[in-house]
Amino acid sequence: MPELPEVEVSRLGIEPHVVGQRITAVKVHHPRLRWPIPESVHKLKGQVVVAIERRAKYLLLESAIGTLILHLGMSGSLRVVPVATERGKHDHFELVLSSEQCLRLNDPRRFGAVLWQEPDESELSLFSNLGPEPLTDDFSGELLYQRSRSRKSPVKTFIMDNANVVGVGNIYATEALFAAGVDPRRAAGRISRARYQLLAQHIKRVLARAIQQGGTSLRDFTRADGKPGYFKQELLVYGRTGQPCVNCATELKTVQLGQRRSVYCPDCQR
DNA sequence: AATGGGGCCTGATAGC
DNA sequence: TGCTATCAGGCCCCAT
Repeated sequence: MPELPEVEVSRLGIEPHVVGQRITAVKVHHPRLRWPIPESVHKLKGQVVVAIERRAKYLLLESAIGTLILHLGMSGSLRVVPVATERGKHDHFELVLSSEQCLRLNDPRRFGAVLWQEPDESELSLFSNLGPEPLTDDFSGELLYQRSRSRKSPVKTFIMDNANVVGVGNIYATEALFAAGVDPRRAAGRISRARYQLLAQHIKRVLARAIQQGGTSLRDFTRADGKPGYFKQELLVYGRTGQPCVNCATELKTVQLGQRRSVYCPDCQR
């Protein structure tokens, strides 16, 4: 589910309910996510959440004594609900707040993660190889151009690699490549500077627009209040194999790149 | 160093 | 209706 926009929408959704609250209980219902949930997360009990940040697709709940790290994997979502609310089938982790509400992590496939970082701990290895945030000035077409020289993998695989730019998953990579008119199969190293500038621009635009629309809800994703995001209605190619291109009416095709399927217009994307 | 594939999981859907 | 196969938004790790 969650690519950068969905994670950011989650952050914005839970922030007003969680920041400033004291954690009155930490409940681990199913400790086996992508990695086992460490015992150290219980340190949060009694602490106040001072901020919620996002780095790539990780959410960082900061307290005076350390940071709780959340990742939503493929199927995770966060809800803020009254403590009395009955637990859902895949609610694996929760923080009970002094407001009598609680923050619950639901994740059917359990590809997500809950981790802990001490304040003085050196950066987690998870974060050490992350590229720039796409919505900041650290990310640019020039950077993509520089990093891609002599790379043979397809440009779609290249922009989905977190070392080059974070947060761009299958949906938004597919959409941005279409918007920029770039064939997803092309070797990353054989694309011009000008086209990377266009591509970077569209990556930024698509992500920002998706955040504005509350993210893309395919199956699992809902916002903190349980409502779906509306960006799905603006997807121009993702999930539309066999349908006509919105620009030229050519039939959209699918190709497998890496382990991911990619929809593209054979006419508009070159 | 770069690249490709496997694996972690459950659930929805398609096809028989 | 019920079975099986296929696919799904992420990302680490290993072999080549």
